[in-house]
Amino acid sequence: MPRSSNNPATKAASVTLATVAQRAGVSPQTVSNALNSPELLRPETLDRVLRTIDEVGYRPHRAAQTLRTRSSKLIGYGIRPTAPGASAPVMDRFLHALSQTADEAGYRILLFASPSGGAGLDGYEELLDLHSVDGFVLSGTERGDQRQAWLEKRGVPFVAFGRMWSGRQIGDWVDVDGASGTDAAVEHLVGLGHRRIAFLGWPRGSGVGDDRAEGWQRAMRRHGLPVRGRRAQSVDDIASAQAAVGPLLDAGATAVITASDMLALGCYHALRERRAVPGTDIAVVGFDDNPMAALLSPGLSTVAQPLEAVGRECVRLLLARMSEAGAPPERVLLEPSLVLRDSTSASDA
Amino acid sequence: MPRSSNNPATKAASVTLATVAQRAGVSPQTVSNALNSPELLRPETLDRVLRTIDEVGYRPHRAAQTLRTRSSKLIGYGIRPTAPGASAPVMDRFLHALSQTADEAGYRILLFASPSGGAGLDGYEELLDLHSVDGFVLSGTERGDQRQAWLEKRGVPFVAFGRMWSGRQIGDWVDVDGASGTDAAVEHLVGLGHRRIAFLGWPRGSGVGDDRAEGWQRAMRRHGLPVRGRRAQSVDDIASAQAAVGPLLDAGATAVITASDMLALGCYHALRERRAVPGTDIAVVGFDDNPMAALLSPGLSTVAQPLEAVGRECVRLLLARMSEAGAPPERVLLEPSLVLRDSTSASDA
DNA sequence: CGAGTTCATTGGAGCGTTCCAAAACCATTG
DNA sequence: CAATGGTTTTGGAACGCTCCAATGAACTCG
Repeated sequence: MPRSSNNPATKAASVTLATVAQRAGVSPQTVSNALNSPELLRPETLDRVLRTIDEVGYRPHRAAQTLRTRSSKLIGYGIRPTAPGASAPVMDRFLHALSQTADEAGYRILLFASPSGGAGLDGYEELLDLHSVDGFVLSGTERGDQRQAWLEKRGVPFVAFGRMWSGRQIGDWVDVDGASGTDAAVEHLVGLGHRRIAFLGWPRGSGVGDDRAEGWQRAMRRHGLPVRGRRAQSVDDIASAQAAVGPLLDAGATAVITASDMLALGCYHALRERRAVPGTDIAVVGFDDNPMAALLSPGLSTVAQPLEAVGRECVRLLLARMSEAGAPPERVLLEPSLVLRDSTSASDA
Repeated sequence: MPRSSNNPATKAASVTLATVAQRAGVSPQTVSNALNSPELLRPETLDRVLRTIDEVGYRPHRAAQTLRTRSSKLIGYGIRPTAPGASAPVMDRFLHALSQTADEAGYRILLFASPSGGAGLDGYEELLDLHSVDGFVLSGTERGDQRQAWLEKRGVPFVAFGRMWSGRQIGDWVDVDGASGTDAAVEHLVGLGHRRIAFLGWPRGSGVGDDRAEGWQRAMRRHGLPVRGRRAQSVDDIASAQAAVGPLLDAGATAVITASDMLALGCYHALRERRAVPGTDIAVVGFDDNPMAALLSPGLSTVAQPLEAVGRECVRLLLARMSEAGAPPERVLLEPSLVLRDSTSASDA
């Protein structure tokens, strides 16, 4: 039976429960039940009511529902100015995935502008009071992030994209296992015969960056490969990466794994500068699968985050938390995937 | 006088108008007036009520306001998967600016996932019915976009980031004058002494791409410079751009203006391939100011869109439209700015 | 000094929904 | 056939706010 009609027929000023009720010859309450507790109605009545709903194109008015039930079916998300190191394409895809999954579960994402600094808790409070959002999704968690503790204290459901990098673990989160990504990159390179595999990371101290370094290190150790002199760091900037990777190349590295595609691009430049070809002479692996990575030549092999899955899991955990506040926290660590392109292919030329 | 308190004092279960009214010794209606029509109150009363509001940390409940006033103070925005050609960083910054300006005007952005295809009008209808959004912001307008006509027909206020590229002009829009950007790029290059200035664009037919080409062409004509044989096209992909720019270089171009930073990156590769240095040997100008542009070496000169201003104007036009539905449509074309980096500096080495 | 006028404040209703408790219906049964 | 118990339906109130019309207070003027 068709539940959503395409010809909203008369669709006059406003179709309310009462409209439907009258037309179907039942009470407004019954119409409400037809939608919220269909098992209460006699099948025959249910059918008639649903048909009428369809005919007149009735849609429940969310504001009224919110007022009555104290639940807005809204999820708050504080959008921050793109932080250095956090790539816009990643956030963009995440937000789309999040919005999509939320939609499918009958929820919507309500944006608010959040200052870049960790602070800006006011925004969260305001959304809570004014719009009675049912929960929040955080992203870009940092060391010393105060948001989780603040939300927990108020008993507000939330889920973070990004684990807690410091202090006591609070609440649910979904994250991508960066260490596993760089580990896999090492594995792949070792399989190709590389032994002198270097890592170009961000300055120590950022949770995300250290995690990615960690995977490289453990995989190297596992294979009995030395890491000393094979690691360098740079801010997320091409020129600076280009400079930082120099010593690694001088030390004879045959492959470089980086903490971001930007850093990888810096390696490309350094290689070109030395008349070397990425992929053919030196293998390079980036991180994040920036759209640019596919477009480079040779294409940049990189570690891709499963952002659709992250979005999906965020919604799933949040819904679970909202339905059972006391449940033990759930933490999901998703596997990134290694996208292989020409920057890691042993040239056959 | 402090209007927003930081210590919400008792902030019990829920603070309503009635709570405040009782505590201030006035009627609920008076409290409402204090916020919505303060000029109706005696200054003395107003003061007392506002103070009480502050003390108890009262915040009006939006759902109740929405229900009563039929205005949600919500602006809908259909977020699409990043389209090819449209850069994620651009959309990201735009969305942030939009959200911020909306916040300041007391509005919020409500996201919904919209399919990439032009269709997906259902999403708009649903947001309208369910959440009674007050208006929409569109972005990524294309040739033959149906959204504007659809919204106009229903009398729903909207504003588009992106002009109408085909058909009758409908509604308000804000856009960036791409032609003016490439025109300015030509001007700058001519000032540096360049005469053989080429353009690498996208395949004809996309509104945005053709617009950017147009500016180059008209500036060239204005300076009496030939355009024949100085134009090539490529999809937004580095390798393909690299190939497409070849003939232009062969034909002796000393500078290349491109429709996007990706295409410019393709030029960089082509130049490296020929042992030429961007900036020193051949000038390159990109478009969009992708974060990557600043990080390249040499830094890529590029045309930057004033996204904060776009966001601000979108909100301004939308608010105007909402307050006066019948006003003549307003269309704002903003000037992009040329960001100069080393890819256009006559080398002094 | 009472009637008219303006200004400030209030009471009641209603927005569309769901909660709660009570009512109607229907078939069994003692 | 009245009483019982279960299923299905209903009426009224309430969520928090703002609209509207009406009241009360203060002030002006013949």
